[in-house]
Amino acid sequence: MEEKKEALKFEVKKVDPRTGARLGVLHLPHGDVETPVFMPVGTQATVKSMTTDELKDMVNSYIILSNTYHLFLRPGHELVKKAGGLHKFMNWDRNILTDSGGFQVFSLGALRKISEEGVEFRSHIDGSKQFISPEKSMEIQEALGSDIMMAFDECAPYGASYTYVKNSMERTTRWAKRCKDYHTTTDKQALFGIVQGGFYKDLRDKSLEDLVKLDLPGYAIGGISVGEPKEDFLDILRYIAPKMPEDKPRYLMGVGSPDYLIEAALSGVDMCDCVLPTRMARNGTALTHHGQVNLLNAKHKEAFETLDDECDCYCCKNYTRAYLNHLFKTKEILGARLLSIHNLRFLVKLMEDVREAIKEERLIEFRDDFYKKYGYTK
RNA sequence: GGGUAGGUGCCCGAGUGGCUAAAGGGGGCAGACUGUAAAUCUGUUGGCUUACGCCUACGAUGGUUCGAAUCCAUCCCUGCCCA
Repeated sequence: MEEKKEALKFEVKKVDPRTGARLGVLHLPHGDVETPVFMPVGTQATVKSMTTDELKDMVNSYIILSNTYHLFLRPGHELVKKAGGLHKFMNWDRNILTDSGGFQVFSLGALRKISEEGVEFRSHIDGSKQFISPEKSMEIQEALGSDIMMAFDECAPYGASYTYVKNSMERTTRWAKRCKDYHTTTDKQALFGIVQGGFYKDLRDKSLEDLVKLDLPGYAIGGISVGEPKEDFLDILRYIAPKMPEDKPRYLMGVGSPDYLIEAALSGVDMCDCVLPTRMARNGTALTHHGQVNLLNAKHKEAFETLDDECDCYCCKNYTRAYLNHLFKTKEILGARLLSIHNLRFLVKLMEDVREAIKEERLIEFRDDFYKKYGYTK
């Protein structure tokens, strides 16, 4: 009998004996991705201000994120399908992971209503009523043709009560089952489940336990990095990540500050994504080996020096802090572009360094050195 | 020369007797940003002081008043119109 073809094959190349950090490769329809990996976010079929050539040549990215909810509203998933799919539409021939719209259930809090059937949104664009169910989310993501689809979930807010989070988590699990039942393109698109449960460990356990029964090709941790203190974040991360299936990719959703990325890798996470580098870039802040740098600060006015002396990016090789300060002061769009290139390259390179450190079994030392230079206290 | 509209904090501009150290923008200074309702949002912006508070301030000077950015007089300056 012929073996059933799957969209994703995950290969774990090494597990760090001291920490459980993993070195791996995601074999996907649009090429291999080495892990741990940081995925830039391109919500509306574009990583804001970046061309796809820049993502390849300057950032060295092999997988990016896009969003179901936003592309459903504009330009519409049917149109993207007509264009030949999301990859062709946006001229990106590497991998794409699409979020399910679940995060918008959280971020558009005041504009939505949740029921067992799905979520009714008031469009943030024109106020019109929209409805997304697990099945609808799958339909949209299949039309988009992403390589990895996320199950439709609810990302519960920080501080939600035990009862609220329990109900929400259980519904998310039922929704994941519905996503799997609807999902027909298993040879082209891999479906990941999302572990919820907020900051209640027993709920996290229950969520993971039930999702694993669905035997999905990958699992994500959702619902953290939603405004909680770092210690709460680390507490849940270190608790749940090591319990996730060892032979499948572990994806920590929405994490992107350098310390969180390193901690994620240390806990055995393989994939992360975040809007932080591109959003910060547009707002004038750079991530550097010596900490955050706000290019709008007056002290950079005459700083005719490179942004980050240890960075190999296009921006750092060609421009000064003084010039970047000028671009942001005058609100020139090139500033946002150059810092986006830098911040993305910084995080992608960080993960390249993390992989190297795992290979050489010195990730803890790498972290300590990085923290010291960056200025993190812990 | 005549007429007319004005002169407010770094800039523009509201205010026309007490609630005004003075609205609102802009600019300046700083902070935040974590599965993107974000090229966004927040704080701050006369001086001295930890603070209470004191001082200095609405073109200039003088006056009216318990009290003036606000009313009166004179002067200076600016825009516009007419000669």
